[in-house]
Amino acid sequence: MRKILGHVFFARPATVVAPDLLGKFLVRRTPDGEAAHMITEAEAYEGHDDRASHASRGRTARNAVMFGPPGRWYVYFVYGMHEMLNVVTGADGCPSAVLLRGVEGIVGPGRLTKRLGISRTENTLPASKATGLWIEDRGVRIMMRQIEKTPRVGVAYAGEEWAAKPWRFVVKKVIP
DNA sequence: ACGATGATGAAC
DNA sequence: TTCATCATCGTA
Repeated sequence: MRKILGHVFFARPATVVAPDLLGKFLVRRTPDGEAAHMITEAEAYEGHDDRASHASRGRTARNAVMFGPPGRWYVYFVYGMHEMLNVVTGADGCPSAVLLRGVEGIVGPGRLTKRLGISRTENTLPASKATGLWIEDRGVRIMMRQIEKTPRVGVAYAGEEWAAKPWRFVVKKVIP
């Protein structure tokens, strides 16, 4: 079972898409070949009300893709050295996105993009096979009870209410 | 605990 | 045009 995720999957609220992305595979194709990585950690950033979201301060050159159709990549540069990979979610015009924070064997959003060779070059491109970066359902099912929900990382500036939202989703470690 | 390192956005 | 800040990471 191998299905490339498209518009229908991403055209839902970020808080719904984020946990649903756990167990899906981020697939990267480069001249060196193709590699699939199971997503293990994701964070939701909702529309303009979410003070932790880049979209909360309105549309700018950087976040413009968030205001467009779902299923496109939003890649931005932060702290002078890290590229962050997000996928745009929700209806066209409703700015929201999911930050991919980790895959199997790679923990941390900055490490993820570095290891897969992802940069702002991918910003605004659709998540599809044609762009060399897409997401597949390969039949792995993650139960709700396997998902840990925590507040998002590094968003204290957003204020108590928004910083506390349990919108970070992580696949729990399986105890052997 | 802290410095790296540069784009971003808001203030001036 | 300046300046504080930043959805982080590696080294200590």
